[in-house]
Amino acid sequence: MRILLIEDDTVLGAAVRDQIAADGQSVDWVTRLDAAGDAMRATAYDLILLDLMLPDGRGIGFLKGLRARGEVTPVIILTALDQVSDRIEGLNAGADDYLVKPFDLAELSARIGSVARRYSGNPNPIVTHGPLEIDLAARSVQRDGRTVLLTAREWALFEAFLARPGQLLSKAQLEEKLYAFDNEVESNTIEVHVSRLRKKLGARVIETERGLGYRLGRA
Amino acid sequence: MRILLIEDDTVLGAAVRDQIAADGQSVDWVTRLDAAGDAMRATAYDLILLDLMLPDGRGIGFLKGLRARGEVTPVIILTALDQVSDRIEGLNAGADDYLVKPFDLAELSARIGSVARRYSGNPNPIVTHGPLEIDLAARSVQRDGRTVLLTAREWALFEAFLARPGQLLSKAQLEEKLYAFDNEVESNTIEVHVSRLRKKLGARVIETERGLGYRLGRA
DNA sequence: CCACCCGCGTCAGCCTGGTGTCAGGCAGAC
DNA sequence: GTCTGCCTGACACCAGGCTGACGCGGGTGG
Repeated sequence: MRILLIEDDTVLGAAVRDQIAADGQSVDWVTRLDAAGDAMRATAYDLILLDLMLPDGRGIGFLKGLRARGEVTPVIILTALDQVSDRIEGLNAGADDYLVKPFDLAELSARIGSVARRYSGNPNPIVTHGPLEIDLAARSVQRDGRTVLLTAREWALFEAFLARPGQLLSKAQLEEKLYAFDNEVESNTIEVHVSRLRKKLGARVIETERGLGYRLGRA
Repeated sequence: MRILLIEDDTVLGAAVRDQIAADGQSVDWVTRLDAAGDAMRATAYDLILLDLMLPDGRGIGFLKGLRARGEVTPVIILTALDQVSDRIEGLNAGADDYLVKPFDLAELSARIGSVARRYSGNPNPIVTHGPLEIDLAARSVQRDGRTVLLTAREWALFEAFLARPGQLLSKAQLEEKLYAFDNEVESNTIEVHVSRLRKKLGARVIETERGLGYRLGRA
């Protein structure tokens, strides 16, 4: 996903850029509206992060201009706390979301994910479960906006839970699901994989029902 | 649908509660944030109605805390007309909607319906028995809407009663059901488990028939 | 062809919570 | 009252679950 960051504060800008990069997205960072215009002519962005106070004009006008030209690229506004009217005006002008400075970078990731999902061409269906966002088709899981890499076994196990959310699954059922007929297994493998899944996805994702089995926890 | 109402104004709170009840939903009403936290730990709510000014803190912080923990339960904020910045901050903190006081109760119903519709899934068949809602497939029991956790033995016992509602079951029969053949038991185990079940599900669920046994009480 | 890494199954030791047992108290039957 | 059966708080034990560690094996890169 290509993101255009328009922000003149160098400290904040760098932080945002690094955060997005860490999330595995690519960012172009400009500090002026005219540079933003140039960048947009050169590249089709999937998302724009827009500061409202910039050296060469107010972001609101820029946003209005975009929308007037029929540009639908989602825009998230970055504003200072006291600019209440700006935020309202921003939403009216066609922004998709806003973040109040100072904001948590994890929250930024989440918003980006959420806005992007709403607009991406034909998105894979995403299942969200608490802090997790699961793309079944792509076999990928995000936790707090960060991609978590699951191994084959871990994914198979997780999938079994997702297929029946909230339902109790015995270890026997799970083994059956993971080891079709052939190579049986005779140890606490399931326990171990559950443990590894919890480590990656968070302890609360899978609940233990003593003597009965496991279940996907409530979101 | 289970709704948690967090509102310290007793007049408004009662009105909202009655309105929701009239819509056929169930409500838990608390007046403080710490009580809200307790309630949420005990029950999985489908929707939260949150007042922003409360005796033990501001609702915004509470909401932010929820979202930070990855809690996705939809939240509708209730605010006074003049607290514009609160509303914005609320949406920013992850609220799904807001209502300005004083609001029309019919509008409240409408908003609840709309938010609920967005989040509804497809649940398992539920057996209700008095204040209890039993999801046999998921092995879960709700009492007055609160999820009750049963241990393996407790569930087995309860299941025995559910299989023959209203029928008298002697302790011998129950023991047989709980301890297949092997490891017999020679104390008042059944009595103890019945006692534990009553504690969790309510005293009236299981009736004692002196000298004969137990039976599932009338709803 | 070797060196390395990574996924996975196995094991062992620790820890937790469910369970059986008991004792003292309560309540119903007569 | 007395007797009997039931209730329930307390407690200790241990099956069951958790998890760090290890080694095998297959895959990858040099």
